[in-house]
Amino acid sequence: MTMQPPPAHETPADEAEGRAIQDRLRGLVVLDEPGPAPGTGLVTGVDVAYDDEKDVVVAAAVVLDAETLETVDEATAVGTITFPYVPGLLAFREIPTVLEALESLTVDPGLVICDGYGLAHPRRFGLASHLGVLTGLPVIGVGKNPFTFSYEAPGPRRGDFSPLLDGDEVVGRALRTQENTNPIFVSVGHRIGLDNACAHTLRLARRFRQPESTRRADALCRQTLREATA
DNA sequence: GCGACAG
DNA sequence: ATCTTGTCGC
Repeated sequence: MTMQPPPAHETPADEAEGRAIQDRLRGLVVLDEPGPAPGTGLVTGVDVAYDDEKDVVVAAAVVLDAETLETVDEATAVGTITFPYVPGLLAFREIPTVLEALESLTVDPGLVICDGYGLAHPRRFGLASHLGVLTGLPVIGVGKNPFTFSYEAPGPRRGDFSPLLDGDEVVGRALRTQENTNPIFVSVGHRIGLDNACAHTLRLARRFRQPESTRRADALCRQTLREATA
């Protein structure tokens, strides 16, 4: 068996090229691995903050022990905005700086959890899938709203879930992480199954709606943006 | 043609 | 995403 080196990131010249790149890379997504067992190893939250006025983008990666949820490493990267926000093309805006942050870590990231979606995407190749293909790491996507997809409200208890649907096709899950709180939306990115992706997400969201990994990465990139922009 | 649209 | 601290309410 031959392992192909991961493709390098390319910034498209326009939206049409961006969609073409996604259609091409989509074939490299691996969906038949169960992924790391929940509660073991390391999990890395990734998030990005912007200052559109100054064209600055900051990415943060925070590594947690999956069992204790203690932070074991963190890194940030400051870059320049190279692509506008276009629904469906979010990855091109975030990935260059996110890759830099991940490469600055001193440990293997393990399972990566990012804002946004993986399979739940108009071309089935959202940020989480894209990041997975470029790094070779298992990645899951966790979003705060259903994007263009539909769902029925999951049951009221923590851990209840319902399918996230594009027509008849299941592209992810609406997962309730806290009672009396809106669900979050989990989809598979690369090298992990949906059951495991939800199990990891639930463990990481013991106390709040969003996974602890995302909350820490969010706080870190925001703080770094304030400092970089001041 | 119009509106909706992850972050 | 971002403007933005404490505050109202379940």
